[in-house]
Amino acid sequence: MNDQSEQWRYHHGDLRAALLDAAERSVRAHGAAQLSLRDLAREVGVSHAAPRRHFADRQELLDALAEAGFTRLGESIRRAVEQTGEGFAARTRHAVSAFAHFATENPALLELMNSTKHQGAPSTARAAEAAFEPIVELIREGQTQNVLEAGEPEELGLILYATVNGITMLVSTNMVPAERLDELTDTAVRQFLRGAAGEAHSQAR
Amino acid sequence: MNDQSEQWRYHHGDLRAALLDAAERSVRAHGAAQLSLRDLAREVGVSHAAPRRHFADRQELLDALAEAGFTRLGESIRRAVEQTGEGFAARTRHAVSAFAHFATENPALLELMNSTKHQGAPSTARAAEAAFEPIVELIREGQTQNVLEAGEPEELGLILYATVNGITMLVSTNMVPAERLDELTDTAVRQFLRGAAGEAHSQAR
DNA sequence: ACCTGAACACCGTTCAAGT
DNA sequence: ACCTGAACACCGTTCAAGT
Repeated sequence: MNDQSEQWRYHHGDLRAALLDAAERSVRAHGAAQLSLRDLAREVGVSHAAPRRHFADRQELLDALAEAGFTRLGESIRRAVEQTGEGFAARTRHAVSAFAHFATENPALLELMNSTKHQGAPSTARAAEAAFEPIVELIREGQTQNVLEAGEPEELGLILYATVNGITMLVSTNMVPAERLDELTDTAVRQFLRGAAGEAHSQAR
Repeated sequence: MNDQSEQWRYHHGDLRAALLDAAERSVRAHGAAQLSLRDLAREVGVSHAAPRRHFADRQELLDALAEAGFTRLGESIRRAVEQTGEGFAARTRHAVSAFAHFATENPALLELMNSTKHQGAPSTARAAEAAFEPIVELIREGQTQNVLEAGEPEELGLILYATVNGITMLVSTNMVPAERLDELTDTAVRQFLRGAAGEAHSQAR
């Protein structure tokens, strides 16, 4: 009993966090499809029925994992925007780069986040919205500076988000080698800024 | 024995096709994660070990399904391009629309096609390449007409492909309502054509 | 060549019972 | 409140055996 104390302290009162931690490693290593609740329980040192107290079923755990993923993604994007002060184009490039590298460094997690299944999980949907927020704010900034055309900032934000997400998928599915990630996102951002340019800039050409 | 003859005729010598057919319906209805080989065997009227003759394991069947999906997607895009003769912008809009609607009408299939797992399946990768071909040809056409800037057509094609794929994912994950699909792809195409415009057009503005 | 039936080692989920 | 252990109804995969 004494030599198990470390394991006990780890999940005592925090089995939920311990399970999420083990689940994240499992998803990273083998993908969400291979994740086994019984495996996680074993790894954490608890009976196979214990997770039930914290997650009603397998999907609920996957939803929680996706939610955490969106939260981290949003933080990563927000950090990138805040730490860049050299003008709108550079801020956009850094935000996109943060997104793209987070996605390609966590391909299985992003597959889970992009999965159809967590449609019904409201907290996951909220986390996804929150991750998207810094991008909308960035677009708004570009519109204020008249670098981007006027209009609904959400629309432009969605297109930028979709483009970057799509590019990372090309890499994660091996349709494109990882070495081309930066080249593709740079071209995409450059064209986005041109295609959505405000009057002042598109006339200055 | 006689009243089973229809079922027999259906898969006799073509169990593979019968399984793929049932699998496609199952994926469409419940997603690839829920697909069960034993279920398919039951539905087709064969023992649970019979599929083994045609698919080494579950993943091989999913790979074949993804491959068929890419083939149909490519055909759909190619048809859209060929049936439109009213200039490059319209051809691009139609190709993108065909892609977007195929994707949102078959969300579970696209999730499978975008899955990390079929990385190792060469025939699936070839089918994905083939589906991408009509888009590259379209870009080449735009460059020839100097509507698009010169350069590697594959690069522009990948960005367009990624953007549309990403937009359909926003819809399939319910981040955006399906009613906004056309609005988003139209805006995306318009901005793509502006952002990747050749000299002749960008100066004419 | 193609399929069957039993067997193996797993699953997720449920639930009475323990502390 | 939180966890256990047995039980249930499934899986995918393997393999000897049948035709």
